[in-house]
Amino acid sequence: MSLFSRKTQANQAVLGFLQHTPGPVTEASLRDLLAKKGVAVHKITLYRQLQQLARAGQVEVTRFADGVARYERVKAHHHHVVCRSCHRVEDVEVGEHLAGEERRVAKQLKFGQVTHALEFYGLCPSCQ
Amino acid sequence: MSLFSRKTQANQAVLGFLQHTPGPVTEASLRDLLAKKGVAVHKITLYRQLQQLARAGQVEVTRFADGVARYERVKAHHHHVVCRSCHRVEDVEVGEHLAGEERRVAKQLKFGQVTHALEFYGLCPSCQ
DNA sequence: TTTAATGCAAAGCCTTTGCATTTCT
DNA sequence: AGAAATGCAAAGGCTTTGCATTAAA
Repeated sequence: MSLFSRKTQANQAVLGFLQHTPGPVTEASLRDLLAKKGVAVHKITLYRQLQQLARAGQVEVTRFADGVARYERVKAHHHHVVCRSCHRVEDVEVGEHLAGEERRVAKQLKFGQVTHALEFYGLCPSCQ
Repeated sequence: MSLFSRKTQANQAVLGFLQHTPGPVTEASLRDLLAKKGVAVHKITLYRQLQQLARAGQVEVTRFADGVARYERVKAHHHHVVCRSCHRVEDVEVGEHLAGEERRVAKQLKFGQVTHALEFYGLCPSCQ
């Protein structure tokens, strides 16, 4: 894999599309969504684009309990709510800041460069 | 799969062993650890035991960024620190309480039965 | 033209399933 | 005996890789 990206159809489409998704999406759903917009991207090409974007720091990869990778454009630190039933994922703004806890963890367990991930789980409106 | 568990060698060994692990373990490492103790459990048997224990609510399944399932006996609500390099996982006690945030999320996004998962990521002592 | 991106087939890894056999109760 | 647990082989789902081909720079 190379160090820079060419502005190919896939590359542009993926980044452009992730710009407008409200939360992390799987490769499958992203490809579906692109297809509906008339952009046919091959599954493997998509994986490679996402991988590359992730490596370039433009996209972040997360996994929830179902073990499927989800991709999201990098933005300000934030959190998610995941539906326990349909696995829908939404972004959520949380006022809490855990910087203090991070420092405590670092000090106490001698871990370096500590960051955190906070996820909420529940039942979305249509699943309850 | 049945509704209750028989006290087989595997069942006892798995639960007994998880009692003493300091954090969630993968199927592979658990099997390794068991083997070192002289308990040979078949890979598939182990998966089934863990699945059953999870269903029975005695074991909890989590996945971090690497997408591999990790199993841990159910205990009081707590959190983890995951090493970004070697993926070692340790339990961590956090003073914070996110109950208020859970309520806010529930109200704001109309999600029901909201819980949370908080993970810390960093570099463990041997990886920094 | 030089190097990256793509498509296809195939492989890899983790996890689950079907089925016959063994082992608890 | 009856029901659950086990072992093996095989399948499944998601993701990655090898290689020849196409397209961007």
